[in-house]
Amino acid sequence: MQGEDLLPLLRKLQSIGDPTDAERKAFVELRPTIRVLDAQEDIVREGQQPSIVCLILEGFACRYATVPSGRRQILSLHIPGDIPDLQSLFIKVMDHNLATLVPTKVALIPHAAMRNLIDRNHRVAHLLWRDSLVDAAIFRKWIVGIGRRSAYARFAHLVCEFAMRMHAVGLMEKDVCAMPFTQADIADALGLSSVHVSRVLSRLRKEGLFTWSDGVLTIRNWPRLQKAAEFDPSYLQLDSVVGSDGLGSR
Amino acid sequence: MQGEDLLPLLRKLQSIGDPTDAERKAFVELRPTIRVLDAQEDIVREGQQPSIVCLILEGFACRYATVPSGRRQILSLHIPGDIPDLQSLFIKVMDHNLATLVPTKVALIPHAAMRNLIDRNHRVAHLLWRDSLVDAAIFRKWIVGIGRRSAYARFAHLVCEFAMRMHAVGLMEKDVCAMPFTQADIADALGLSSVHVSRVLSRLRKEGLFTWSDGVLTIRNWPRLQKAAEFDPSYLQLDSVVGSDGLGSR
DNA sequence: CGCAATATTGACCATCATCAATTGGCGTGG
DNA sequence: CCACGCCAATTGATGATGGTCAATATTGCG
Repeated sequence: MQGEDLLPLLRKLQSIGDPTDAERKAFVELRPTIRVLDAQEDIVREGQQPSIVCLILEGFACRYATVPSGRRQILSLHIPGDIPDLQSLFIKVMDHNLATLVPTKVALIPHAAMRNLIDRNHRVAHLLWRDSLVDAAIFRKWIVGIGRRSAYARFAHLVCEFAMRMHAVGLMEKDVCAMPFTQADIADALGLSSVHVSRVLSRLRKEGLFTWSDGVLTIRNWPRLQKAAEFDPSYLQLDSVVGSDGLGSR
Repeated sequence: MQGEDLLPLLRKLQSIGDPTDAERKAFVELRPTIRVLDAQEDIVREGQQPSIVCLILEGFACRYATVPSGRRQILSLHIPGDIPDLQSLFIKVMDHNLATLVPTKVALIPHAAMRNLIDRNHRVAHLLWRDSLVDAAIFRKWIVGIGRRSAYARFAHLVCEFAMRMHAVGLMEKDVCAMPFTQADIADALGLSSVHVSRVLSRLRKEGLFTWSDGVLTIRNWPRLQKAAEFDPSYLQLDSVVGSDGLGSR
């Protein structure tokens, strides 16, 4: 694993807690297997009992489930620095799927190595526990959005959340970042149809809140977008990374 | 705290992991403050920074959030044995509210005592971490339900989940348990209007899947209910408690 | 007995889903 | 180089699910 691969993870750890150099080093020394996966590739499937966890280095993944009618619900979007299946350390059987959305570079870390790390170092354990609690906080916001917000606000909220998280791991330049998903992906994340996503998107575009084409997201009017989304970023627990420059300061 | 107060918690610990007697005892010895709260009383509010966690001994609580339009979304229902705000140990500012639904007896445990317990005893820490991961698994199922299931299946799913959890902590007798909520509560949990809940309920009743009146839930036809709900209980991680008698065996 | 909260029912309407046709971009192979 | 096919996105037409409003039980409770 190259040093630069870990930048997002290290930035994320920084945002979660305040790791010491030794703790940072412990992650670097996990010496995982590096893999580059295709787009739309399942990493772990519902019902499986993985013996590794997956750290995203480059690219994007999602967790999703399908219902008997065949419809898909995306549960979360994952960006570099995330460990989307950390829960598999304590919950043996997967209750959902993890898949790439685009070609993605991952680090595969054996459960044994993670357990070792956790058992040795309480602070790291608490850092990871805290990470899984932020993960749960994001789930809660999605429930609120899908349950009680209009398609319009829901979409805007997803964009705000995504942009903030990308910013936190250093993957946002000014108001621009990668967001290489299809409208069908977004639809499955928001509990909508792809047709409706297209319509709502055209409205958001018309109103100049953001643009999104060719997989590139550009925030055009952060204050108005945030307002449309009813977005309050505090649940992401990113205080330590949102400094005087980025999105948070507007 | 009387011995019998802790029965649901102990049963729940049993379901989460496999605590030793010493670990059980550690919980009993936390010596928390006992309080009996009214119905509809907020225990912690969004934005607050609690210094205690709340263990439910008797009664029911929920976590909820409201959106600017005034609509409420219930994020989770909590039954005896649950510690709904365990996350406040690691995430200082509440991103949602915790409230009772009926008169409820709680044990309030200082963060310091919990931290102490966690730091002393890794296995207990892992038990609680695991509990928070099951909590997240429940959130995921709710996202799938609200996003991709019909009102009918969603309601049925909630009933299945509730019944299984009540069963796991010993609060179900045969096919009967308390479920003292209003239809408006259920509506806010399912992301529906209370009017629609009333309609869907009458259909479920007509079809003989379950009855629910005067706060008492009676499962009438578990196999058909489970099918209508598209319910697979594995995500609740209750294997160890669902023996040859209860719901799981039908 | 009467009030308040909850539940039910009907009428109407909005949001969003579904179906279908069309467009545009892009890679591939003739 | 262009034709073809594929996929994503767009747009229109229609319809279903579920929301809102309002009137009417029903229940519990002081």
